[in-house]
Amino acid sequence: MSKDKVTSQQVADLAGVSQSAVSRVYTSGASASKKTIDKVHKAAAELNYRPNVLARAMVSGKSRIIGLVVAYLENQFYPTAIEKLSTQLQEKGYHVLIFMASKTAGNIDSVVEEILDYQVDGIIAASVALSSKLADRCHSAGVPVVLFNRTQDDEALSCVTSDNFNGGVKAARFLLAGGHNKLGYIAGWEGASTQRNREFGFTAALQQAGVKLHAREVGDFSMEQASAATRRMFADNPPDAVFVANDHMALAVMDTLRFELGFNIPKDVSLISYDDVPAAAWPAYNLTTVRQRVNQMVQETVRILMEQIEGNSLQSQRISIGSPIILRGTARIPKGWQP
Amino acid sequence: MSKDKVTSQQVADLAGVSQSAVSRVYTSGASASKKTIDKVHKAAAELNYRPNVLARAMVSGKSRIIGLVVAYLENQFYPTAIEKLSTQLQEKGYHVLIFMASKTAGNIDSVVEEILDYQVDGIIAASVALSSKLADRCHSAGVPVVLFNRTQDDEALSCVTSDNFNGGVKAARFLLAGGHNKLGYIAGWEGASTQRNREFGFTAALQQAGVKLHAREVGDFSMEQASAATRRMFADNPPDAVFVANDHMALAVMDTLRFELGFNIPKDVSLISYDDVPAAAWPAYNLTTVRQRVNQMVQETVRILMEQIEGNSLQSQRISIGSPIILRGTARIPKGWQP
DNA sequence: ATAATTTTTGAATACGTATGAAATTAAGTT
DNA sequence: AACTTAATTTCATACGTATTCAAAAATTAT
Repeated sequence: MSKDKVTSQQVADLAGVSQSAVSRVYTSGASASKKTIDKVHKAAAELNYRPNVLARAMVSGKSRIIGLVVAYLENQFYPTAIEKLSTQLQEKGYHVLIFMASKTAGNIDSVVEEILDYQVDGIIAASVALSSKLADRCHSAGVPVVLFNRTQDDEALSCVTSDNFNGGVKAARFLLAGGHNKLGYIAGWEGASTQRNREFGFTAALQQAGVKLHAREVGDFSMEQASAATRRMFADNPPDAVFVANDHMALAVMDTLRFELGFNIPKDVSLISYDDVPAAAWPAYNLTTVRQRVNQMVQETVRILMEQIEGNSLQSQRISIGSPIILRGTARIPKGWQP
Repeated sequence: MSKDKVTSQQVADLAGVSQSAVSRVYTSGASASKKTIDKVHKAAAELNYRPNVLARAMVSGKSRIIGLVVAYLENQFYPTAIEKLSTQLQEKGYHVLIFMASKTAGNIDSVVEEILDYQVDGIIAASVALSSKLADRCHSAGVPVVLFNRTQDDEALSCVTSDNFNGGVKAARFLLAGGHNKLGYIAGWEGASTQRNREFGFTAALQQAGVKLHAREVGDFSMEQASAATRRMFADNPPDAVFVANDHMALAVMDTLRFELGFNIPKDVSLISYDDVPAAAWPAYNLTTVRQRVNQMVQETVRILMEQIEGNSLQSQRISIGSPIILRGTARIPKGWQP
């Protein structure tokens, strides 16, 4: 435990210049002569010097840290997103400080407070909602917030989602065009805007077609609950097609239908869901689903954050990204279907 | 963009005490009278004051940040581990700064340098190797490093793994006891210690039993490569049982065998792999596998870090955790099998 | 060659907190 | 009441860097 801690002062001494000269060499947009730059680089290399990000953050007010709140990583959608978010932010010189939030809402507030303690330059809230008190707090602290895969009424908060309403509409039209008429819906956690909007879209399209929803159960975005929901839904007068609010649940629904209840998919029942996580493409599932374009969602999220951080404007933006149906094997494909 | 930035000085002014008094109230193990504590708390609440972690880190030398390097999150094992790591560290007042490392080795060095720039209190390297230069650097900076799910010759580095060698042994004995005699092995990335030790254990047990390895292919811990490896292995004179170096690949192996090559598992071929990721338990796979006890691995990792950070000793520890076989449906179960 | 201008440099200061030493207050003893 | 001891508080300083301002050096213009 030797605690090196090479400082700019030590480099300055060795290079025979002032501490501020060293600082200038490592600060973009500062002036320094070629000669001092060389001297400093040489001394720095010799001492293994690297600027202390925290000290830099203190004086500049910019930590280059982005706080990321996320509730659970079991659903493959989130690890995928985190990987991409982290990579893209890294390319821009930022890093991600992770905060796991339990489902309980009260917890989230304290988590966000902790995030602010770290003087983060921005916050990404993935699949969690912020209390308006906390949103205000972030706003008054000048810390931009982007909701990822969630929306909220608060107009001050930016958010990036797929077009969940239209995705729901597409799912409904697709199943209807396939000749199904006993349509079921397995809902996610009803507090989630994504869940609500997918359902709104789905039911709106049914209504427009004059078809009544045949069955509805709640799966709460969990595999266990989704299995239970499936058992209830298929116990009696089962639907001939089901829209499941996300892939994560749909995997459990499929397993329950096939291995527990003995249904054949898609012969007995068609299935479509939402997200297009990697597992949806695995042959064992081969799940027909509405894709969330993660890459684009991440890109927009990072763009908004950068604009707000570097542009110093907290003007909120609400982005909704189109979500195409990915045709696979769990739902009957309507004749001559053109997406 | 109003930039609040409430400081301890402002709280002190409002409460009618000195800045150091405020600091003492928020520093555990410091003395303050009940009266001042109350005054400070009241003023702090009024101003929404919270201590600046970065400033605190500057002077105390402790950032309460743990750097986590991870290469890919596609393999479910890692998100699971990250979630648990993050949660446990959070409970101890630490937070995780994530660094995604590309597969290229050179990249990892620069990533670790970046981590050190943030004055982290410790580093967890999940599934990546450190150059000895960087390991030295961390050591001389007094920053403890724990390798998670990897080992390395460098005795100065702590590491936490499952007992991969014995896991490989168990897998071999299990398949042999099942009456198989044409055993195949699908390897992971050959640079990984986990891969090597699992294979060593497997082949050692075969040798002991006087059985020759029937086939071997490399899947590099990737699903695509594992599928390709499967095709090669089963093109001609296929094995009757296969040990796959991890679950992530095994899922692809199963899909390829079943849906592309038309094999029945476990009738035509038995399969066992390693990790016990959530997907292994999904009915569609129901994969027989050697479990890595993630909870214990995480617990040990956190324990080692805390001991080294708080105890100020960089004495390295090498932990290996027993890994039991989880009996499921992809491998013939030997009669009267007792693990 | 001198003046005017630009570029580079160093000294000093600020960021927000923790902490050792000194000063003050409170409590306990005789 | 006078003195000793303990507890609390404040002052001053340090952490490692960026940045302003004025001074110095280098460059260009006249």
